[in-house]
Amino acid sequence: MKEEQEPIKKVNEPNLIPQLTIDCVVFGFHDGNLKILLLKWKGTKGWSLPGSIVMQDESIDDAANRILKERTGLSDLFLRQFHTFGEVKRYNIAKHSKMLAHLIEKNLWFERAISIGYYALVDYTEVFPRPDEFSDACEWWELEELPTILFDHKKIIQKALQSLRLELNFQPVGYNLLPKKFSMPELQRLYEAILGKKIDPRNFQKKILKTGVVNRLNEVKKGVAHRAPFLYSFDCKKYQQVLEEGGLFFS
Amino acid sequence: MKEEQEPIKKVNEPNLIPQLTIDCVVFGFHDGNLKILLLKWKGTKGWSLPGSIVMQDESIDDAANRILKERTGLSDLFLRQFHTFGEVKRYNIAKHSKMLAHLIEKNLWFERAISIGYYALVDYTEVFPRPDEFSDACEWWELEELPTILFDHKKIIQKALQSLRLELNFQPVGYNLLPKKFSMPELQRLYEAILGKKIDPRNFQKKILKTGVVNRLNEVKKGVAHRAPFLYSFDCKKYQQVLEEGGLFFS
DNA sequence: GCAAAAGTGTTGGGCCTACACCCATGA
DNA sequence: TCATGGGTGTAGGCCCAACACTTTTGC
Repeated sequence: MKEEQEPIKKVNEPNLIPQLTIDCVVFGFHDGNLKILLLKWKGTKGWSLPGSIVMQDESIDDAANRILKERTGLSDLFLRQFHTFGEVKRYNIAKHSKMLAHLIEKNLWFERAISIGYYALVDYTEVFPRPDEFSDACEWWELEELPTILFDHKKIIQKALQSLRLELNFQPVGYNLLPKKFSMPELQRLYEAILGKKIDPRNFQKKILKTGVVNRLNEVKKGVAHRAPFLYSFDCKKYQQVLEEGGLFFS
Repeated sequence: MKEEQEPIKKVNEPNLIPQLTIDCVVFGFHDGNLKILLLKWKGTKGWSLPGSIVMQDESIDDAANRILKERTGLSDLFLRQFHTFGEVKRYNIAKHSKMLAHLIEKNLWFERAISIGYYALVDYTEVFPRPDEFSDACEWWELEELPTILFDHKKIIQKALQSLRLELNFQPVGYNLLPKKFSMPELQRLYEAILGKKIDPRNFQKKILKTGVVNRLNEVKKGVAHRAPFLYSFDCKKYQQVLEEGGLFFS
């Protein structure tokens, strides 16, 4: 038997659900770009999503919250389950267990794991991620310029983005990704980043204002080059209501 | 310790993934009603979704196909994963294991299981379900008139229906739920059943025809009371294309 | 002939798209 | 003063919703 195919013992921790993990795609928005949060495994050049194993005494939603807290320090995030990944071979176990041997003991690897994907939406300006004991960095990366990603996490990221696009019209994406006060161009650039295309600013503004999901404040953004934009805030109740009615549909 | 709370041993079959199950919501359409396929557990009055345990050497998509084949006899269905259910207590295990004690040995019960939900879309006229060894019936039920449902399967059905509604605009629902040849009123009633509301027939026909996803055949439906409707068939390529562009949006 | 379902067109209003210039600000 | 980005209105077309009568057929 080749070394690559050497069988790896199963984890046998009574408090863990065997072979069931959660991986989280944390989306943020800054400078007109969608970003995601990645962890760099200690002593390697490989990055991956914050993820871990589900425990016996927690729901998977609770597990997603706990795991994000443990691995990135972030809590109380807007979290949504989007897909479960259950291929038989999701990545090369021999390669990955060797690369991470100094961090994860051999008996902590599953031969196969099913991973439930969650995405989180956070206000980039209010969140201060920090790496955990397995990582030496926890940083934002632009979607267009991702580093070397381990496991099948690139695929998970793609699927998360695809889900976010579909749910943009039904989830309070703007509310969760933007600061409390934001300008119309910021909101527009968020939609552009998620949809991957340009929108006409006049038409965009009309459409948003017509639904009544935002209120214009008696303030403009300060300390900004060029003309200062007005600030807006979401009318959460109205926003929820419009989303439920499918009345904020972009394609 | 009360008998009801007696701990139940974990399944320890090496070929199974512990605590991971799949449940399938099979949708059909007949007589203007959406229906789903349920199994009646032998010797009980309880019905549930076709489901079972995932095995080590199959992907979860393969598992869903296998499970549907084993439990209902149906194969080659249009299947989509829609949600994973991972509450700690998804149902009363003591009650269910007692009710099904004559069918499922005690050591085959998990203390807790996570279930991945799939929905299937089938052509009611071409499918002949049959119960398996654990069931004495495998029958279609109208969504509005469901019998006593075991486990948390009612919740799973609700979520499946909700997902179907959302994905109606992005999945070839009509193609999979209707016979090859169908009338415009049939297609309309399908949309009405899924969306849960009436649609004006003139506006519906115009909208469908404008997209070009169906072709009118030189045939009318035979053996039908009253005026015979024209038959149509899907232009699959065009249908796919229109769905991808989001051009068949109903709300 | 009557009951039941299928088939079909028009109109008005709202929504969406396309499009260009002036304004405010910091450098 | 210049460069940069913000803010705004209009016109045309398309789409959508509302609406009712005729046709066909089986009984």
